[in-house]
Amino acid sequence: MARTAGSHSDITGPRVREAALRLFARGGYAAVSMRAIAAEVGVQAGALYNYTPDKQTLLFDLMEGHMTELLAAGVDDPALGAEARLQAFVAFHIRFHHARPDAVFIAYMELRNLSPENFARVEALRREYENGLESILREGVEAGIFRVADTKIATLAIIAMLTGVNTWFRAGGRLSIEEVTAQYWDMVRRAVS
Amino acid sequence: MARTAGSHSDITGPRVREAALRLFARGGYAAVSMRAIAAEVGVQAGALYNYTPDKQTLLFDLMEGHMTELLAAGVDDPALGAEARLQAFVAFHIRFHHARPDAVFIAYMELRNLSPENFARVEALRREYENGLESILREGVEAGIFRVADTKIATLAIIAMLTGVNTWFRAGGRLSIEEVTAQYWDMVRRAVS
DNA sequence: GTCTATACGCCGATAGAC
DNA sequence: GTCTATCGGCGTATAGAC
Repeated sequence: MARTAGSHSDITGPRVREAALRLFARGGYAAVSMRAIAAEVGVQAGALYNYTPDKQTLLFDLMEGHMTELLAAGVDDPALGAEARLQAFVAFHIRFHHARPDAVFIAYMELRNLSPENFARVEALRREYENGLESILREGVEAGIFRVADTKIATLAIIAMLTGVNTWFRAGGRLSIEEVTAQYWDMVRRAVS
Repeated sequence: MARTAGSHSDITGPRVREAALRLFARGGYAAVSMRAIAAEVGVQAGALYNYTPDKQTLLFDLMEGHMTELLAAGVDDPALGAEARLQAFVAFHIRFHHARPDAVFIAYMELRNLSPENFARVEALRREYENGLESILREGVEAGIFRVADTKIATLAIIAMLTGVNTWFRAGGRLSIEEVTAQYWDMVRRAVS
């Protein structure tokens, strides 16, 4: 397809999102200017508005994209037993979040900078993800494999615990991500058994 | 003690910190202006500088004050057994954090807005708090009461799980904070037993 | 699609009167 | 201790040339 000279829409768009993701994660949405994002990409500030109508939409697109990816990448197999499903969930959650620390950070820290409408849409996606875990716990309880007083609370407790890995784990430290995953699985398994 | 007319140092100072705490928690440090804080207090922006040398120090004082309170309020009694100490820690952590959601929110979300020196000081206080929990877990492991592969990881996992209560718990909901505490204690106890 | 230039406003912080 | 006034700078977003 013919293109006007100087046209880079197909490559600049992703680069804008990557730069915004990195800078928002490092400095926070409110503290990062459109000029700073443009400088990171290597264009002038005005050019960004070819790729997003405004800064708010740029933030929302990053968060919605992250949550959509998270839901699409889910590994749950209802044909397995509840314990195997739970173990797969723990491993998946840690691995997925470990692979994209910037997006995870933004998804948790910048919720308050979303407009009410955008906040509601992101929250709906988060609830959908939580429901996936809760259905596993509920199946385990019904099968008599798990003992959990309240599956909703256990869901939130487990997700908070697992996501917390991102706040302290650094590659090259005392433990590998696989060892950490094994230990978290051990704690989760015992907490619901 | 005689005072100049218009002098309100003893009352305005706390009100500045309260307003900053509330506004930082709601909108984020970077998005809240000194003018907005002044308006909340009912003074002009310039008057704030009688109570803090700059905005950064105001943030630091809030975070350091919160962490110092947290450490001073600790209820640990080494004379008790490890399980009783752990149960007391869980109840204390949930109660203390539940009582000051704004300070907790700021302490977690605004770390990146601290200068490197201030960040190091707040982090040292946080590590001190974590060490309190880890010593409980270590005693329990040595006494053969707890079974934990790595006390440092278990410490971080438990704190993340407990602090997570603040992100979803709302008074007047389905469960009271006491019922929630009982369920978290049940999960923590089993995770380390 | 990107550039330069700019409109318009708020930012943190300070000076000096009262 | 608080006020008013102000400095110099940076914020988002847009207009119009190329």
